[in-house]
Amino acid sequence: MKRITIGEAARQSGVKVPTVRYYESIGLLAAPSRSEGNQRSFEPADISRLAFIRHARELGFEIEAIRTLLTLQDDPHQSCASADAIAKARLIEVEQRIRSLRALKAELETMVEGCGHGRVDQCRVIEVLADHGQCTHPHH
Amino acid sequence: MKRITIGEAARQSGVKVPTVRYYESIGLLAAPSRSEGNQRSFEPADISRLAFIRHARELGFEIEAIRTLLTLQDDPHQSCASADAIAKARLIEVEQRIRSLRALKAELETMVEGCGHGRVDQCRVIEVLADHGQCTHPHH
DNA sequence: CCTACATCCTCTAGCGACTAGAGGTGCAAG
DNA sequence: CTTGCACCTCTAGTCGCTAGAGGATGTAGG
Repeated sequence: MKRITIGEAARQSGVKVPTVRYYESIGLLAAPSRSEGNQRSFEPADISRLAFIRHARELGFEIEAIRTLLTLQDDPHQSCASADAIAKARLIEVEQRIRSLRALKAELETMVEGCGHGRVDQCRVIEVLADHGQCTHPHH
Repeated sequence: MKRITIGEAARQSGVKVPTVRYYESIGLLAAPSRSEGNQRSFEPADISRLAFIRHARELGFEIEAIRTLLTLQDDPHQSCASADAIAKARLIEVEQRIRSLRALKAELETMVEGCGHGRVDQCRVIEVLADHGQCTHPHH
């Protein structure tokens, strides 16, 4: 068996090298065995775990949520109610964030459209920012 | 003229007291005059500036962008091209973020729907996280 | 005038999730 | 054997605040 270096693990999982070490340091990834020269030797399972973490991070899950998801994955006989709850909570967060961003987008569009590309004292961008009352959308 | 305390400024602008001090410390807000007992005395213009900052932060502008917007506001004879560019850049960011979040939402929905509420080894939430190839939407 | 209490002051440290850099060691190819 | 990249640890920095310690000030009531 060839040893998997941290660089290789990073490449295969899509997690950066310092981030792999960081995940190890916070206990998200078990400390791998070391070579004679003290270099980390990963196993295929570590790469899957890193990929799992990376994917969850891309989906916006927080580290602590991922920690829970990983303990669930480690024990597949458990009920998946927690996993379900975490995913649902995240879904609600995402939905709210989308709503808020849409309102925001509308406001930015108004600002940009209203800009006459002249001087600042006629600029709607600055004006709207200065006076919240001009917001058409009561998002925030 | 009654002096405006930091608490009053915070209440009127909607920026928290420590945050007002923080903005002063990073030079976003000019240091106000002080009372005999070394307490800050704000002026109405400071409150407008704080409200401006707050609104811009709510719209997701970064501090450095706000710094630029504020210098533009301070000199209303300048061209508003920079303000326009900043707002446009932010708009594009927001649009991308919305697209990405929508893909994410779809994926989370698939996960949650697929969860049979049984044991982890049949749970789609865990499964999808572990295998990125199962993503229906190539968002990330 | 005194006391109680809210508010103010400065300063440092912490949050999350990394990222950057210094200063040094291991390892594989030529 | 040397070159040069990849690895090691450790500390500090990023962003935009937020929390807390420990002390000073200001104000209202008795």
